[in-house]
Amino acid sequence: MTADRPDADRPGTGRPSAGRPSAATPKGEQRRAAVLDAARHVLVTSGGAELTMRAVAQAAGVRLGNLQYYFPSRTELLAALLDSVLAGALERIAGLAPAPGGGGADPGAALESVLADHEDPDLVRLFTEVWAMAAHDADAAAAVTAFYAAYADRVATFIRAHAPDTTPEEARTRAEVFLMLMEGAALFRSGIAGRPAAPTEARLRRVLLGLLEGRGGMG
Amino acid sequence: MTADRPDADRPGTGRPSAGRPSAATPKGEQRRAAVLDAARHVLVTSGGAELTMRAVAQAAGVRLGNLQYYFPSRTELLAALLDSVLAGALERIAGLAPAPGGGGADPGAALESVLADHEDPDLVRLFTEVWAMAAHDADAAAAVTAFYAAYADRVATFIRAHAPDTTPEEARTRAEVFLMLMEGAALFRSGIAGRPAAPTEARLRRVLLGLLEGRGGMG
DNA sequence: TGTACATCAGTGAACGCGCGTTCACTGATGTAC
DNA sequence: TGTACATCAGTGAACGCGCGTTCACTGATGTAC
Repeated sequence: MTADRPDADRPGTGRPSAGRPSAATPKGEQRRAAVLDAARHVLVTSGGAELTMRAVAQAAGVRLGNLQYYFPSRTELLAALLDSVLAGALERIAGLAPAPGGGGADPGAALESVLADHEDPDLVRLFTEVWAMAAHDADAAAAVTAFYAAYADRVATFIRAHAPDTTPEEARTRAEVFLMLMEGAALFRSGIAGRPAAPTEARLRRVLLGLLEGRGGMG
Repeated sequence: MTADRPDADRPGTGRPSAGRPSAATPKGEQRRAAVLDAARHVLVTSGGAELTMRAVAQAAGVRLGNLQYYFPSRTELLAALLDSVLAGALERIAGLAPAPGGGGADPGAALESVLADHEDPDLVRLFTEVWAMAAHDADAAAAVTAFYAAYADRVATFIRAHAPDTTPEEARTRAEVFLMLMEGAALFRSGIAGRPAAPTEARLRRVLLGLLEGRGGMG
């Protein structure tokens, strides 16, 4: 611990929610984000076991010592990476947000947008790592739980925007089952655990749409 | 490589499906299974990063050198562990098998049995690791894909046993969506990614039963 | 505009440690005659 | 039943390597006066 880098001033030291620190400098902020991007890339292509400080430094084009200026320990890097992944995923489901005009967007179109996202193998690979992290680390589990709660909120809000007479409780339970099916489907549609045929894709859409719109219709 | 242990005779060398090797001896066979149990325990409680040869040896009450008699490399241990986990999981869904008398068992009861299994946090933790392995390793992905194909087969068979006029294609697609929802639900019901409230549990059952029985009824 | 100084960003070497793996060896168990 | 021998199971020490982390240091950038 040198006098130049007191703990309290280091970027990224504010652990909980690992959000941007005090942002020392635009350049530093940018580098920090670039390092997290590189870490995500390593995680997706090589897996958690090979997510080493050295591998991340090399992928980011940064020296090991410099990497540790931004993330003093591997634990902190992982926590920040998790937060950044979850924040990115939340942004990505913006297609589910109610339209600015107040009315709900077309459920079919919204569903297609979210489904398209969930079949990206890189993203699903990332999430298998996130789930594994959550399964063994309480902090990670809390972050993941918060993420899915926010996700469910958006879906529930979408449901009620489209059908205003739906009770909040009903919307919430439909949203949660929708999420379960979404996450399970991602595992298969990404090719990681098989690859569903076209009829299965069609039925999946019917069930998901049924959950969004409150119709029956398992067909 | 000593003359005493030629590759071809080593237990566990027959990689694909890593099923029992030639079974040198009952005792050896038993030890091998005990080692895999210990490895599973380490994986569940500590995660993949801490699944080291030394940790497994200690958990199994075996010396490092002896562990390597059974599993010469960590890679082989992991492959055998994966196979053993998947084989165990297939046995566990036996409740979905058609009753010996020919007729299908009660879908509600079968569903409850499978659901009870899928909320065991240890089992789900195990599967998050399995998914992560499949996401980064082609051999593992093949094993996992085969596992889910067999799982879907059983569900489809169950569906047709209960409703014989269902076409094979329809049973298959219903089974696959059933699986997707099951696996996604496991993530939440085990407490790893949140914890669904009672109304969500009820709706989940309705949707799953609907898929098994071919009713509509998202309620 | 110039100077002084604090902070930010980056460098490079070294550390101790746990890892997977190799290896020569010993003891236990089974089998053939 | 006894002996010889091959195979199975288990031991213990050592190896080289990559890991996270520590640390003293240098250069770049911003800020106060």
